Amino acid sequence: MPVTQRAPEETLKAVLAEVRARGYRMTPQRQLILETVYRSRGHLTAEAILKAVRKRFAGVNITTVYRNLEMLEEIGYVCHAHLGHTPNMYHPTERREHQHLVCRRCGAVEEIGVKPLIPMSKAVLNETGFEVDLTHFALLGTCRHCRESGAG
Amino acid sequence: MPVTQRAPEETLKAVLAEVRARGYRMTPQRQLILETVYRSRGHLTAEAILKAVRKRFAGVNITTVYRNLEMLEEIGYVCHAHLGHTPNMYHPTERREHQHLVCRRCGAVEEIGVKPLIPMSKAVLNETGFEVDLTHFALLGTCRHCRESGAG
DNA sequence: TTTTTTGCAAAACCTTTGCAGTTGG
DNA sequence: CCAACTGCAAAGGTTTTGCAAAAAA
Repeated sequence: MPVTQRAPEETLKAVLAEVRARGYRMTPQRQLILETVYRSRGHLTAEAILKAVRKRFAGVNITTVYRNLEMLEEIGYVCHAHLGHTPNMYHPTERREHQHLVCRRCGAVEEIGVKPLIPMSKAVLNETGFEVDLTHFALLGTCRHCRESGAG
Repeated sequence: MPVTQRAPEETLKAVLAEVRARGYRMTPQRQLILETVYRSRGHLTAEAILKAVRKRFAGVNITTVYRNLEMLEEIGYVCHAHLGHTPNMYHPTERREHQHLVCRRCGAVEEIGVKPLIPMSKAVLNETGFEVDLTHFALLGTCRHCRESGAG
């Protein structure tokens, strides 16, 4: 039951409803965590989510953030990615697959769709039998800005 | 000054010599750490390196392993990769670039050369200006064995 | 009321740092 | 000899766990 393509607010409402429908209770903490993750365009660390949530509900604890993210991953509404020498980054389960590009020099993260990656994933499948999932890890490199401004 | 293509033992000797030539001292710990990394075909955690080294020199400390790996990375003889929910994996600086394939189900790690990745890195460069470095991160997916034996 | 969820504190895990003592060159 | 290196112990940063109190249904 993958999340279907919807406008952000509609998706959020649907997710809240589905979480409840699965028998989980809807606490203010949980709702705010979900809202934060679903309204953010980018990728957030647990710490960033906590910070955002605390602006609206002061007493929330980092443990609660982790526990909710874990639960939301289990039921498929949230994913995390390993972007390098940083804490894990969390984001809503994507409606379209994408890959992360992380700049080795400035740390900027950009996303690309999987389209340019499909030929290579087919080649890898043919050569090795390994089926690449293009959504979880990052590709390291040098972003345009750093490439054009710096040497080497 | 990248490491050139040589037989493993010859590479090891050359690296030992070059480390010395750069003014670093050659302690038994350092030598054993280098030997362990260079003789292993795969990728090792700091803990695994420690274990291997201790078989031949009991008193070695994990701190020493980390410090030597850090030094060896600085001078370009060792690299590390983020392979997922595991500690960092260390390996000799590769004579040819490669990418890691990590199986989401069984955890097996395989390598592929960069050849099948070149078209995509060109596409990404054209589309976004981002220059992908194909050696540091892993691609997650499902290996042939798990794909053929399991469902979904 | 009953089960889930929370907050706090503490632990776990991997990695780094400070320091005093040891050792390679 | 003396700078580089090591081991130990302790700290750092991120994530997980145990447990009693609080809150949802």
